[in-house]
Amino acid sequence: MERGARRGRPRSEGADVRILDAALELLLERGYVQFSVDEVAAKAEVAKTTLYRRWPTKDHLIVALVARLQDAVPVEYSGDVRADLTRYLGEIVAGLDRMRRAGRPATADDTSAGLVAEVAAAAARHGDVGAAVQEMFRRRNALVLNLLEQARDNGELRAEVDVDVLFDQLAGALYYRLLITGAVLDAAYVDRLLAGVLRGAAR
Amino acid sequence: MERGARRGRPRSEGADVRILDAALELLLERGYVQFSVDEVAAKAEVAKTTLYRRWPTKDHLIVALVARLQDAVPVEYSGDVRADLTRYLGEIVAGLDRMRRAGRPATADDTSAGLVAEVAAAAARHGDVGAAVQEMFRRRNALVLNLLEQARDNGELRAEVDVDVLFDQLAGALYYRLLITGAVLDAAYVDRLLAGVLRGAAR
DNA sequence: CTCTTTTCGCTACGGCCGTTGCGTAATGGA
DNA sequence: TCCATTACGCAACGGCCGTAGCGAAAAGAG
Repeated sequence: MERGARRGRPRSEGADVRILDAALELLLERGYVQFSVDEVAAKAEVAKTTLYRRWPTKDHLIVALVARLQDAVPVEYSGDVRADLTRYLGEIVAGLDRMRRAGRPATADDTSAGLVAEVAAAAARHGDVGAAVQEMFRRRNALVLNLLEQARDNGELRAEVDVDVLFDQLAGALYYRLLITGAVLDAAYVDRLLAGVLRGAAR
Repeated sequence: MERGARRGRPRSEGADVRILDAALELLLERGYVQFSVDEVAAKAEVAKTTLYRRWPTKDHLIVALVARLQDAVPVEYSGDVRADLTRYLGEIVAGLDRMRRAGRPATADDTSAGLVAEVAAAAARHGDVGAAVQEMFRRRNALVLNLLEQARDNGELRAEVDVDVLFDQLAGALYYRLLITGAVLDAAYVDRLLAGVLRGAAR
């Protein structure tokens, strides 16, 4: 990694931050649908070519923005998995709700489901974006996978539990409802979900 | 519902079928990304305005196409939930794989994940499309929900099982992997998933 | 047959995405 | 100092989505 020893004119760091700031502001105030690259460039006072040199696609820019907003959700094993997961899933749901309220323009119906779906579509459209999205979710959820393993080792969960599958059940149910069913996501549903997942369906 | 008693020039039914045929052919051979409304109209030998009078948006047209391809997955309770669900989820996975191979143009990486994600995004963008997508999945999955209830009444599943949540766990895990994780979806994963869901995680 | 209504094809347009070409600015190297 | 390299701003373009205006065609109503 050679740093600061490149050949030609260096990239303007100011341009990066101005673009990202303008883009974030526009995304929050107008939602994804009304988000226009031309407008971002104008607002950042930057030529469109300068923007496209950094993010080769509107999708790349959007995903970069969303990735910036993602923090690893802080969770730590307390000895009570159910309580920990309730808090964790509750924060996910609250985060989606926050995105929804922020991303809603006055007129349109652009919701958090919209933004998440656009990110998923962008991930499918471009291989590198897909890799970035996977990495983003991996980071975001790493601590919880760790927590699940601790709970298993601690005897709160069965020894044979497949933690990856377990996590898929939890996150999958939430996103399935969000993206496809369009059903309500609230604390009550989180409780129902955890009850079902922990108890198991059989017999 | 007055039928055939409307005032002006009737809509050409031939136009409908020619548009849908052309659109389907183009979707299958090029994938979603390269799908162009202008091209559909040209191929169907129809003016663009004629197309837009029927489907006010590219999203509407695409979802109408996908909905046409969906059949209710046939399942019937055999007395062995695990076997029935294995077959059902296996068919879902196979269907997604079929879509992937069909929708792949020579160059791009357009997969079934892409088509599903675009449908989800379209559902979020337009309220009516969202309603149609929900209805599509409801029809598609109605039989399985019925099956789950039968299995519960038959004593194979716990009496307190929340079948809606149970279904969310199953379908959600698959779509979460498909859309976000980008992980492999195959029969082995279906087995792992069913094991986890039926057995339960706790203790 | 004439009038009204709705659809049709055609053309043109505005907005957006992403690309290209060109002259200019900023940096390191010889 | 002069050169090669890379970034910048600007302008223009092609492709696509969705819309608007227009005259013509196809039906029912009087």
